[in-house]
Amino acid sequence: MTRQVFSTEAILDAAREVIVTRGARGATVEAIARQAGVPVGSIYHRFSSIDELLARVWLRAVGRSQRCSLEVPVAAKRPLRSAQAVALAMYDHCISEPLDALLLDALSHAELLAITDGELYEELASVNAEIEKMIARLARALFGRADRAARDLVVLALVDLPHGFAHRQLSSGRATPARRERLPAAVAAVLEDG
Amino acid sequence: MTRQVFSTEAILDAAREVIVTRGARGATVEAIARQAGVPVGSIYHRFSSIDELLARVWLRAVGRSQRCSLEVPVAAKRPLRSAQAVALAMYDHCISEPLDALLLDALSHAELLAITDGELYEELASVNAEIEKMIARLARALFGRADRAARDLVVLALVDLPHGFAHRQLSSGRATPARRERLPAAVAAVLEDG
DNA sequence: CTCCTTATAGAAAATATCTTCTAGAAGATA
DNA sequence: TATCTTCTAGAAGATATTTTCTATAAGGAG
Repeated sequence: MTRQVFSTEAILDAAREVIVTRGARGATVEAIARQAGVPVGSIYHRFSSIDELLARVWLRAVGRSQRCSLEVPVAAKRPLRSAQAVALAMYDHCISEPLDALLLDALSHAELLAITDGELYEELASVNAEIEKMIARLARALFGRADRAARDLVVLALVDLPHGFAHRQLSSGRATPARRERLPAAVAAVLEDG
Repeated sequence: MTRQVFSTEAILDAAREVIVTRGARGATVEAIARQAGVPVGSIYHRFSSIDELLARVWLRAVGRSQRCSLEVPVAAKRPLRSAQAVALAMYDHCISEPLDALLLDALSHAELLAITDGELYEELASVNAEIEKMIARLARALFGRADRAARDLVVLALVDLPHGFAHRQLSSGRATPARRERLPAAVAAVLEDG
């Protein structure tokens, strides 16, 4: 076999770049191939369809994002502190991987589920399984319960808030320290006296 | 002339529905025509291209969203209270017009600017002019200055936060009162002691 | 009534996009 | 070396999508 001259990662990077700059509608295999400097045939050698390619680049971004949250130690004794640390880690991840963060905003989970089936559908459907355990654990530590309402507030604080804080800075290209500084207080506002 | 049997609004509604449910990639004129129960010819009678249609439906959503903010009275004496009121109005607007809110997440301003030109481009480019005045006024009242950093925090509190609070509830379909209750505190966390 | 304008209606043409296919190159294996 | 497999390469074919075009209908103006 000839060694791969184009890595799969490079193709995913190119797809991400195209999606982020031209939007989901502009993400054609030709545009992606040109961005990557790869012939179209080589893309189909790695991915069975454009839909699979889109799902794969999304899954890669979600996986990294979740891993960064799961790496933060969560102490049940100080749940608010832990939640703030996780939120900051998530925010920092968005800033350090802006293309991943923007990608997650450009393609929706529901949309991908709709164009996907088989094994890949399962993979997309179960993507949140692991992180939801941590969410439930924190909900119990913070509120003494892990029902839907409690878990929803934790998701708001740990996922929605950091992404909301980061997103505009990513699109505009400039990040200021002020937003980051205020994130812990916002997390507390969401989670305190529940 | 025969009276219009299909309103332009109905076509925009159909486009919005398709974009929100199938994503930007699924928004073909045929899909929109079928959703609206309109022949494709009639769509081209109102819009010069699919790109213009997408821009129009986005502009309609942004216009409504901004109008709801601008309707809230802003008292320079109590800037934090005013900011909280505006944020709540924005949040409530997202909940009451979920399809508009989801649409704004599905199509990005930058993406539309890229596929648009002429008069429509100008319209897209200048869409924030009016609301930015209110942002600057609030920044001055809150922080005593209206430089980029100060205005950015106001945008975070008034736009990004309410959308972040609302978004997940819109995709999942269920809204709980808990998120709304915590929004004012989160706004305060972002804007206090600046 | 007759003409004129505006709109519906959907078929047809023009593009764009996705996917498959064939040819060949390059290392691995025997 | 001969053969096998994996990959590059891009042209060709199959679909999908956008856009144009022609025919028709329906009301208003003269």
